Amino acid sequence: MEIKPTESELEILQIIWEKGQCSVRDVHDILEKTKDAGYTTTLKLMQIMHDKGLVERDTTAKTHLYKAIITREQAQNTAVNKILATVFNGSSSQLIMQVLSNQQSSKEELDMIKQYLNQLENKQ
Amino acid sequence: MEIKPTESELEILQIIWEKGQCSVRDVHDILEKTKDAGYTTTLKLMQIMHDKGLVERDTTAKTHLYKAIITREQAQNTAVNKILATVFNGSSSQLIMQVLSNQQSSKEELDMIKQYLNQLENKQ
DNA sequence: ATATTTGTACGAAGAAATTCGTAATAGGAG
DNA sequence: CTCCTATTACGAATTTCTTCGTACAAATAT
Repeated sequence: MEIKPTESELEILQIIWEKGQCSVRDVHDILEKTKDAGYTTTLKLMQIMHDKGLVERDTTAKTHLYKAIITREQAQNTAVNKILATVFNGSSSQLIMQVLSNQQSSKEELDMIKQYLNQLENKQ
Repeated sequence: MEIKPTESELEILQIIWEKGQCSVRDVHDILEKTKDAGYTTTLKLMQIMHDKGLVERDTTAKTHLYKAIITREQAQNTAVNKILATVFNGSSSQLIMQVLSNQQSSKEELDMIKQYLNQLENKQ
């Protein structure tokens, strides 16, 4: 079974992950800040996401509440694998160095990563 | 100006980057190994990519030769930024750790990354 | 020189994703 | 109870991406 949220679906999932549980209104209010779309567009998208099994919803009250079914980790995994395959030729170290060179990370972040690397090496 | 190759366009770019310069036939022969699509489909895609300015071509000979205009680095950049925004909430260290945990990298790769990290820390 | 193969051009069908308008309904305010 | 607003449902238009068939031109083989 494939999990492949579209671009817009990911924007919405992002918000749902953040808040844990959302009405369409919640999502739309946040979405509107960065994007220009009507309320029913957001509604429709979330209904489609429900049909696809990306989210579940509680329809007890008039205002339905949506929760994510797929986890952020799953989506991250899919996304990483995709770009590894399509633009990084499968090389994860290249991907990592790209990220490091492009975003300037704080010393703390770099240390955290180094620590993680050491852990990995010890395991081997 | 936005550079945003589609999924199929990236598959083709991947091949062109690899070989430097390609005829439609070159690309299609490689594509065919992993994908099931007709020759004219590949042709059309490459023509569209030309219209979009993703590739340039030499039409001197009957068989046209295509070269990439956008670099692999640009595409990598765009791709990384996109997933940082859509699934990693902007956290590049999280992205890196995801990659590290999912692919098992060789000791050599890990060392290379560590070295790179040290370089970065020294620069700061 | 003619037939065959190999290539480009391009319109259009098909599929997937996005957007929106309209209708129906539920719940709250007066 | 009646009106107003917020919400869902849903069909349909639009847009973008993908796929392919057909026509025609160039090169090659017989």
